[in-house]
Amino acid sequence: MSTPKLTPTSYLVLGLVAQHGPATSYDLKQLVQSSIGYFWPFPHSQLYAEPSRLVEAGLLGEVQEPGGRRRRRFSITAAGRSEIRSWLGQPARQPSEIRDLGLLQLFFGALSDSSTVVELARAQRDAHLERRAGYEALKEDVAQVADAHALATLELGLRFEKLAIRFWEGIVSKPPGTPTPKKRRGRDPGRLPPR
Amino acid sequence: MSTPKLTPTSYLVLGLVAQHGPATSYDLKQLVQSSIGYFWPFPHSQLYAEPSRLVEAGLLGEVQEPGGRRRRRFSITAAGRSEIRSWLGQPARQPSEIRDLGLLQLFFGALSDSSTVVELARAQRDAHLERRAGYEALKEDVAQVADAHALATLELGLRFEKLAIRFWEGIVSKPPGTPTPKKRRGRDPGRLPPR
DNA sequence: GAAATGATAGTCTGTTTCGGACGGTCCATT
DNA sequence: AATGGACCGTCCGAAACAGACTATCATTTC
Repeated sequence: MSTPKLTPTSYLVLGLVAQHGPATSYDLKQLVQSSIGYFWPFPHSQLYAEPSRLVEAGLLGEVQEPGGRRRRRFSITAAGRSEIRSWLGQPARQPSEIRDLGLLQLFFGALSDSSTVVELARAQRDAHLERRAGYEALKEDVAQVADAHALATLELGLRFEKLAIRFWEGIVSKPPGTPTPKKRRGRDPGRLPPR
Repeated sequence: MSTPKLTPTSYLVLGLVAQHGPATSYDLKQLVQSSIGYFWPFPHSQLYAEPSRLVEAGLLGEVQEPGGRRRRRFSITAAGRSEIRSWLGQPARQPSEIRDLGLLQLFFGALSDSSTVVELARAQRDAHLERRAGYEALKEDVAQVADAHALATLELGLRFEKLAIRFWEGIVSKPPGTPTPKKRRGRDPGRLPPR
């Protein structure tokens, strides 16, 4: 029962089982894939490994079916429910992480030329457009079914995509390093941008 | 010279060395901490381990000082420069990841009561307010020094923080599960919200 | 009703990542 | 030259990770 520090994955599993009711690892995998997994990917191998640890810790119960696939179905225990509620009562301190390869590429934009950066920006913009469309479809689909909190997280995702689209669009139209077009009254006598 | 698949960390190191000039792992650590590391934390142990691999692959050169701390100073090779430029020319496909514990907690909001969710939202809002302030200070500080691309990434971070602040503020004022106050023309004769 | 097929479900393993403990080195002060 | 604190680097156990692999089940085909 001495709980050996729980990870985000632990709380994910605990929470899903608490919320959804008894579930197999495969169920968890499905649940994750269609919700939080959009922002924060949890590899399925973890969703098979983690419940074992939680059973060990007394936070989940386990019933294995005797034949066939020998599925293990996990359910929350009183200790488990108490653990997750306690966690929910202590707002996380860690700052958000945004892991975005495109952003990393932009960061090094000075190493390539401005046309490459524009190409990157277009590609990113398009990718985020697609993603936004996906989220919007999802939102329509599940608006009736999913619970309000899941919808709220989706809403953040959606807003992020919109932000990203605007951001990259901005890069397309004015790549970093381009001189800021100050509002000017007079005429600029044909000075070309450097580089 | 057969390049064994490079990771984001590889490109980070490659890019930093290419951009900044010859650098020790400690330098890299500092550079990361004051820029991209705000969104995407790279543990310092990686910044010591990764350059060795890149030297192995012929993408970095290495000069170790003989005495004292025996610092190893890494510099980009022609192959390294070519590698990173080629990477920059191929816009990343992977979608952004947003890893946010607060968001995970919100996702499970249904497991606690609405006052706990509001508490969470306030805490998150405040955390993001702090972060925004930090970014804004940073922006002022380095606007002259840093290159335009680094500034652009900072700008995205800043916009994200603003988004997050608005989002969590919204949760505070209307926690998920609260009935939507539809815009209505007529007068509602004193019906109280359910719950 | 056996075989083939494809979707479903779970296990396993070799790497890599991660966080942080630990131990040196250097510098300023006394 | 001793002390203390900042600077710098290595190391290690634990966890995360990707993905190959195996097994089960449902459906179609002959």
